[in-house]
Order: sequence, then C-alpha cells, then structure tokens
Amino acid sequence: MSRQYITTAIDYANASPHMGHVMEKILADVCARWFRLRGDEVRFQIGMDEHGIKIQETAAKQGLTPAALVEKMAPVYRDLYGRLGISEDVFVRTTDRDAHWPTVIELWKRLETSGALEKRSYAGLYCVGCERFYTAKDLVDGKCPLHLTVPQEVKEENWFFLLGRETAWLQEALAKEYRIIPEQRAHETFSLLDRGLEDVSFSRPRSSLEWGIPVPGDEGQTMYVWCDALTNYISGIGLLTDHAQPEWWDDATVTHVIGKDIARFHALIWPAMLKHAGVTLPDRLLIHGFLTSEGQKMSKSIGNVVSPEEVLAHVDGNADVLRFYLSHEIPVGNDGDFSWKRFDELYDAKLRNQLGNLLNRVLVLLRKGTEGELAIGPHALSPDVERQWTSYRTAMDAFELQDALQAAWSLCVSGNVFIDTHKLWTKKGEEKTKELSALAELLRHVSLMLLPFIPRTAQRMARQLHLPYADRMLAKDFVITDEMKAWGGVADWKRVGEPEILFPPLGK
RNA sequence: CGCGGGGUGGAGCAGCCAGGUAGCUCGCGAGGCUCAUAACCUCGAGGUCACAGGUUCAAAUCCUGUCCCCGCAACCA
Repeated sequence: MSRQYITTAIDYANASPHMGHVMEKILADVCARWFRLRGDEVRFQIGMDEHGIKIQETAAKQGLTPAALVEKMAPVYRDLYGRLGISEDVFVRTTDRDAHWPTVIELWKRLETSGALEKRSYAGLYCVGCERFYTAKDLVDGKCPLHLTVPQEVKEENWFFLLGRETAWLQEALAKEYRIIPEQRAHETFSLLDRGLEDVSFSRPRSSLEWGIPVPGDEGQTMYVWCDALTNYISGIGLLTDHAQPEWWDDATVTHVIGKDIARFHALIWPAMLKHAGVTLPDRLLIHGFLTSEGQKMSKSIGNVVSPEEVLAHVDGNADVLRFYLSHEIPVGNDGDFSWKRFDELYDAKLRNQLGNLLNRVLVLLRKGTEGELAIGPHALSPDVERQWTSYRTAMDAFELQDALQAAWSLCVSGNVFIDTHKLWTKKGEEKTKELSALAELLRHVSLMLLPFIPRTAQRMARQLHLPYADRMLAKDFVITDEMKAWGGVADWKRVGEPEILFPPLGK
C-alpha cells in the first residue's frame, strides 16, 4: 500500500467558478477516488488563492473589503464542489493565518537565508488607468493601448527570486525526479529551459499590493503570488512548522494536477523554491488542457461561455453526467470541447441506452415471476470481465481515463450482445436464473469500474442490484478487493432488488 | 527564422512515441428482435489519413519542405 498526496491548483477568489475549474477538480477527484479504491492511503487537497491586487480591485468595485469578498467566494466554490462530488480531504485558503501563513513565512526566510532572494529596483512603464506595467512592445505609438495615454516610468523596489541560475539544475531535476505527465507537455517546458530562465519578482511594495502576506523583516513589501500561492501545497500539511506531517511529502507520491497555463510556474519556480527551502521535490505534475465551447475559446464577447451551474440545471443537478462527459470526452493533457449536442448525444448513447437500459432489462427479466434470486456460477462472460479488469487497471494507473471507461463500456456491449444472441427473454427456470445472474454479475463489475468516475450512479446501480456492500461504496475507506474483482466474488449476494430508471430521457 | 498543439469517411475524435490488413462515437441505409428507458442486436455505404518529396520490402505512423487552423508569448492563476 502506498501513500498518495494529490493536489489541484487553488482557485482565484476573484470570480465565480467556471468549467475550467470544474474540469480540473473532476480529473483530480477521479484520480483520488481511484487511489483510494485500489487501497492507497490518500490525501486530496484543493483550495483558494485569496490574495492579490485583483481581489483588492474586485472587492472595491463591490463595495466590500477584500476579506469580505473572499469570505463570500469560498463557500460558492465549496458548495459547487460538494454537489459535484469532489472528495477532497483538505481545503486550504491562503488568507488562513494559522494554517497557511506560518509555512509561507518560514519558506521565505529559508529562501532568503539560502541566498535565493535579492532586493532590486525594478523600472517599468506604468499606466495609471490600467494600474499595471507594460513592456515597450505592448505599447501602441508609445501609448497604452487601452487608455491611449503615455505611461509613466516608475521605479519600484522588488524582491527577486534568482531563478535564472537554476536552469541547469532544473533540466536535470525534470529529467529525473519530477515527472511531467503527459510527456508532450514536457517538451514545452524543456524548450523554455533551453532558452534560459530569468529571475522572477517575488514581492511588491505595500503601496501597490496591500492584500497579501507581508515579507518577514521587510514590512514595506508584500509577497507576490509565487511564494504565497504555490506554497499551499506544503502549508496544507504544515511543512516547515511544528505541526508538520512530513509523511505526506517525504513518504508519499506527490501529484500536482494543474492546467497548462500555469505549468511553467509549477515546473520551474516551484521546484527551485523547494530546493532552496531544503524540501524534496514532488513526484509528478499532471497537466490538463483547456475547454473550448462549441469549438471556440470560451469568451464573454463571443457569448459561448458555459457555466457549470447551467450544465447541472440541464440534467436536474445530476453531477455524474458532467463528470462522465468531462472524463469521457477530454483526453488527459489535451484541450477538449464542450458541446451541448455532444453532451446530449453522450447522455443518450452511453448513459441512458447502453448502461441504464442494460441494467433495467436485466433486472426486469431477472425478477419476472420470481423474487430475483441469483445463482452465479462459471460463465462464458467471466473471461471478458477478467480481461477488462486488466485493461481498466492499466489505464487507470497510467491516468488514461478514457481507456478505462472504454473497458467498462465494452462490458456493457458484451452484456447487450449476450442477451440478444442467446434470447435470454425466452429462457425459463434454472437456465434463466443462471444466465441472467451472469448478467447481473457483469453489471456488478461495471458498477465498480464506474465508481471513481460517476460514484453516485455506481452506488445506485449497486443498490438496485442489492449488493451487500452498496451502502459503503462512497466511504473513503471503501476498497475494491481482489474478491470483489473476481467472478462471483461476493458470496452473500443472493438476489437483486427493484429496477429503477437510472437516466431518464432529458427535457421532460 | 519566438514556443507549442493540430489538419484521419457527413460531424466529433483515437491510432503516430516502439512503421505491417484504417478504428471509435454520433449520423445515414438495410435487416433482425420485442426482455428493456422508441431502448438492444446484425450487416452495409462512405476515407488518395492537409500537400509535396525522401527513407524502407512496407508510412496515417520515421525524415525534409510547404500550406492552413488553434493556443501561449512571462509577472495576465
């Protein structure tokens, strides 16, 4: 048994959750659930990034203090994730002075002690209207493209993290210890490294960034996002404090699940920070792509933004449908598309027809004229189940979620074909019980395979099948044992329960 | 010469890293079945795998070049 520590990026409390946030949480949740089901000890962490200038600005616009804004936003995210069935163990917030700040402050001190930080003055072209810096090439005729004013030259003091000199070390670390998944995403990172890295600004003067963690020993400066937000991955387990749980870092497989937009920060800045703080590197970086909408980038001006709430409303709040869509449609690491047509199509073809209908026809047949008694014995379908378990396992362990779902669905197809070719509705007596019991057993295996992806549906299936373990399936300590994976492996399972429609037709 | 991804039957995608009868979902056509949520099963039509060269007994798959589409381009989470 191994120990798995899995994290997602923490969400910025500036705006409402969108499909990108949801996709990432679902991906990580499927992995976390799989780790638990295969018997690993798991700690799954998500959270909120609640500092920064944008939070200050948004709060001001809404007539709130930054603190009030983040207090408002955190429950919005937590509520949504709860409905989506995200099974996190820890929810970190960067405004948490007890849980988060001590690690951050100690980390900063260590970076400074190790000589990785340096205070410099930073000169740039600042547009008062935009409240931001521009580089010369961003300007149009020397003017801000938005306000058409000439930016002022502003000089400010910043702490810099000396990342530039870490290039060679990072090349080695990324080749050996800290793996990027999928591999194609690693190319990008290596090409960045080949061109050499620059030092990064790690703080801002308090006058321009107030809402954040003060730099220890230099109260006139506020930490910029890197040292604050990235550090959540170790503050959540208390590293660098007196309540550290180092077993979750040093003696665990650490996986960061993040989007491709922030891959470079996680692949470059984060390991360099850890090195200077004397903390070992994480094990892997699982990078996912972005979601387009109807083939185009989601954008407010195109008006094709799809909100998670909208999708949930479309399926009466059944989050499993969204979980299934994202897991099935978006290959891990690639960009994917959200299309309503495809969403409905998949709902009908896979969930409603192939899966739901199969369960229904098996249960109805099995109970016709009897109490639904089972007699599971050796059967022609059992080698197929065994084979699909093997490919399912291999796929799940390699984060190839689509292939794993494919394994489960191919069992459904086998089931439907078997009923048809053997005309099971014409069978009577013992033969009927024997054949249909095999179909019920097949569905039991399907339900177990679906458990990480669509947990509530898997449990509903198990309840209809009247499985003894059905009520325990969603518990975090529920493990899929070898017996459960074996054909006829549940000895005290004697009969099936009442059939019930798993996925009703949409729009009615 | 900024970086990266992509161009495969009507639509959306997999296959490419480790060359060897081109696969999946939806749609379409014909038939079957009637247990089931008008669901299920079988068969079929439809592709010069962007284009041009090259390597090879053999290329969607490796190499070179061209065209087109899409992201990113650093303090914008």
